[in-house]
Amino acid sequence: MTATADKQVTGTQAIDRACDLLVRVMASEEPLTLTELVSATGLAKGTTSRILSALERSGLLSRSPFGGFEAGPVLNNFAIQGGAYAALIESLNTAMENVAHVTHETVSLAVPGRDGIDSIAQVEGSYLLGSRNWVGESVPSHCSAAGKVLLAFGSMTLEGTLVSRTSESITDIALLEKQLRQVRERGYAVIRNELELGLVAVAVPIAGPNGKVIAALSVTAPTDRIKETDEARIAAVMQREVAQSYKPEHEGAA
Amino acid sequence: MTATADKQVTGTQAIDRACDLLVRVMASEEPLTLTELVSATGLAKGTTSRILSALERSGLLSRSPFGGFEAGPVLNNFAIQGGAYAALIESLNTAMENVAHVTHETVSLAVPGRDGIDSIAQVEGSYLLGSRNWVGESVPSHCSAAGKVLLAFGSMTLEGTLVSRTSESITDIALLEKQLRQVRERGYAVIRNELELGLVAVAVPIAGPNGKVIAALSVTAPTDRIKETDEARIAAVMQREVAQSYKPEHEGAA
DNA sequence: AACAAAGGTTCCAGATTGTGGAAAAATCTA
DNA sequence: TAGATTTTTCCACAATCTGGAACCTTTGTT
Repeated sequence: MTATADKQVTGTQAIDRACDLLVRVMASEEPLTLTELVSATGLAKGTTSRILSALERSGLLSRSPFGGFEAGPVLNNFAIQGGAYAALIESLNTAMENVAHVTHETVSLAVPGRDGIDSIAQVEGSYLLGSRNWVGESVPSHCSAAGKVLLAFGSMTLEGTLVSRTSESITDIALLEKQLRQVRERGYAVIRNELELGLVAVAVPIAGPNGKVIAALSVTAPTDRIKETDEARIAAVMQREVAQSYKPEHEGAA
Repeated sequence: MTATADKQVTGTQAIDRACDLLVRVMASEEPLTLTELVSATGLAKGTTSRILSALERSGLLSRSPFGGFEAGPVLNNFAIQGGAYAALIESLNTAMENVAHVTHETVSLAVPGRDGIDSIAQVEGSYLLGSRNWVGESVPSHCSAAGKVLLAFGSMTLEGTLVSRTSESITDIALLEKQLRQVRERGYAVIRNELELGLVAVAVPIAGPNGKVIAALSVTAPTDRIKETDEARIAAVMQREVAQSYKPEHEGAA
């Protein structure tokens, strides 16, 4: 029916459409009107209206006073409570602060996401030159340190092809596999210039209450400040702080 | 088909079911398994499985490694970015801190919710005796100060009947209307023992960029600390701080 | 190791349910 | 007030979803 990538999935047309609408509204900064959604999705006006009403009835969406659909109370309530990652972020807060204090570098926490890894928390370092806040953004897993950790420990699988972000990005699956093996041996992963020129990151795994790796903690810095000989030390700092102040809580993602 | 309150709405059976499942999973602390959801909703196993797969495909849900559905990347990403209220909370942060500093009392921010008002942010006062954190909880609008403000300025409508939380709760619609008129005249609302015995709250409206009232800021305290003669002063403090440090951003709910 | 049990997915015929065009409301503009 | 725009309601049709049963897959037991 639709011309786009339907993987022969059947029996959920209405739900797929509803999800599509819901996701669009969530992703939009501003409320979207019925008409906008109609032209964006290509659905019939009546159909769209009916679906949106259903979503509104359930509290997932609501209408802005100025006519337009936006995230509803159910979603906002979920967001206020911090989502599924709230407990994880909370329990790693001390460790992240400590690592930032010791290394003076920006520390971030990442989890597997839809297309790559998602950064969910960040503590700034003290240097002027440092990474900006990328919480909420996605990065291809194979060119981030946290991504390599999560791939290495089976917490996520590669999303599509090995896109290249810089000339140093790994695009050869065999080479990546070899690195992942090394990550498992060493207990930490590194990227140098693979995501952005001049950017180094070192990441270590974070285990959930069941021992399964559910996230990765990483330190990000300019290449000038973390030499290859520093990598192991940085990783050790993270491992130590995590061991000291992180206690896995039972939470959703675990 | 279902025995419960279906308001004769038709043409959205599948979507309603999907929303129901989604909301249940979001509301649950722990991942819910297919079987649990089947027995909770009474749907057929096959149907439930199909719907959940669709929700998972869209990224709204995901499966916990231990078998069970939990909020997916799309929802968690939305939550990380703070939801629709992030901008509002951010822009009122200074004002709230200042009010807490001046009054020494707990300050909270509330918006219209599904069934009553939802508290979305809170700054603690300095007294030992004070309100606990109720961010994420709902309170009937007619027995909260913030609720009266939002009702008075047409930002929400009464949810159902006037339930009584204490002997002082307003249960007479005419009396409530009269108070709301007064709220519009004075510019602030008060509750005394109407939500909980010994609890006083004073609230003022917060306007969005278009002048429409979108939230309410309130101070909560024990009756012993805020006498009737103090109410106007407290309201004035809030109004002053809001005027000084709040600048409405264009954001979703406005 | 083999078996049993529980949990989850796929399949299919059938009819209930969702669809989309058009017309009726509602809302906004001039 | 009339006109234009946006949104909701309506309805006949058939495409879509349903639910039971069969079929896998994983987990626990003897």
